[in-house]
Amino acid sequence: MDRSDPPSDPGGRTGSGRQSGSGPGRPRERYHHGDLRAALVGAAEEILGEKGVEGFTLREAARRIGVSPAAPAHHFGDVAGLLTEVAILGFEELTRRLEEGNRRGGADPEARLREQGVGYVGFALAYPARFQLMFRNGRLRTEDPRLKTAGRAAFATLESTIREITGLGPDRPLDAPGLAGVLGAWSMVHGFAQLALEGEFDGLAGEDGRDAFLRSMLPEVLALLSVPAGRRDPGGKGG
Amino acid sequence: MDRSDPPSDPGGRTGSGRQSGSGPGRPRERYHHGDLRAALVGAAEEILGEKGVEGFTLREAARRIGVSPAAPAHHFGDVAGLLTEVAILGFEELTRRLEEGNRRGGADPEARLREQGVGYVGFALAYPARFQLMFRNGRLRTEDPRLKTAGRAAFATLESTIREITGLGPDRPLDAPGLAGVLGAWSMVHGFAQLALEGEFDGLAGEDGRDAFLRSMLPEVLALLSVPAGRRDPGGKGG
DNA sequence: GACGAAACTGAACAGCGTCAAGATATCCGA
DNA sequence: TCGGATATCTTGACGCTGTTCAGTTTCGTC
Repeated sequence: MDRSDPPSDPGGRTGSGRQSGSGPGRPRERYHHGDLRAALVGAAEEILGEKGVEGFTLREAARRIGVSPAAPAHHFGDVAGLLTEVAILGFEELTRRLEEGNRRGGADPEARLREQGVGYVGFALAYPARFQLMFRNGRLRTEDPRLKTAGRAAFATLESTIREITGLGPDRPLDAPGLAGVLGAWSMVHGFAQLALEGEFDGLAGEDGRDAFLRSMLPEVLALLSVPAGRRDPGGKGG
Repeated sequence: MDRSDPPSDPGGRTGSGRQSGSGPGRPRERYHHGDLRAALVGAAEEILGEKGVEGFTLREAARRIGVSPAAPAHHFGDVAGLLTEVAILGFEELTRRLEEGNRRGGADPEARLREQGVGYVGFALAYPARFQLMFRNGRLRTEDPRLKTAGRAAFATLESTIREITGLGPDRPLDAPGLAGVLGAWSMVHGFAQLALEGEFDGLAGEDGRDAFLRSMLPEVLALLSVPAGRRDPGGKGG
């Protein structure tokens, strides 16, 4: 049902305008696609959404755009190159959601941290395969500088909030408690997202459906994380 | 360099004893392997250890034992069948480590929970690919009853400790706080393990090496998890 | 309008998982 | 001790995959 159009071209081919690709999925009309790079990324995201990370193939991405299986190599080198591009976009979206959570959290840094957690898991549930891809380094070019930058940006959003909570300034290097705070918060939300996406919580959900269960459970889980506050409140709890 | 022996058999073939396979890696000498099933599992674990989950192929497993690529099908059906077997053994080992941590923790249930976390991450670091395989349901037969049982056993170990901490009996159904406790603890250790294995913490490690960093960081991270204790100690901390 | 560069094709290759049919060993009853 | 039933493994093939390479088509620019 996907093979809608045979390669024959019934008089199309305008040849003047640059109305090249109007979204992935439509077979090609011209020899030069016009924006194959973007179209491939779109097709990849589409396939990931339908079939998951394991189900993605480079050839199918090319097929959906109506392009030869060798075409992607010119833009991405190999399959890892294309997937890395998708992962970069994913990290950018993730960072956006974290910052959004940061705003939602208001003045209290601990509330901001929790809302970042909601943003993190929200992203994972909204784009499951993309999220899993982002942390499946076996299929990515981990040395890609853009990927590194995008990943670090997400990390930095979390880190700055931890710095506020622990009373560490924005400049001093992360000390052990600060590091533990970042790693702990990250681990918790990441593990929650990962386990949820793999269906490990499925047996526990009630009648309201999986997503309702997860969204109701998440705040309770996040509440278990207690990053010790720095000495803004003299005489506060010490340990 | 693996094709050490051509199919010709220079007078071997004892024919009486059952000294079949002495570990994976040695090419086959007889038409019937003797214990192909176990040998395949061994080879699979070997390959997983060397090349990770993405690098595993069924044909290579067969090749290492000196058996045709179609042979595994008779014992496991398909590749997911073999990997499921490996995952089952992984869950059993994981459960063992959790119970071991439980013993290490002594009388205090919170200490037992922490030690289970150490066991969980310890298993992941000891068998990285096996651990990742166990939670990569795209490559497993998730409906396999033995896999389900093995997974539930690990979960149950964690759950019983949470029941103790929250003061819930061993029989009553998990209430919301208990559920949050299980999910939170699981999420945290799982996320930590997963992120560590994917190398996401690599930039943060000091000079002592990755493993030393992780093992020193883990207790600090686990300390951030505070599952509210049930009312065993009247007047105790409320939150 | 010609020409260099960029984009894309077509055919090929080795490797993959899996299937059907045939070969071989083991088991078990006569 | 033999012989057939049965479990085990092989052979050969299929369609799929990612990738390479030589060739074709188009674009951009003189």
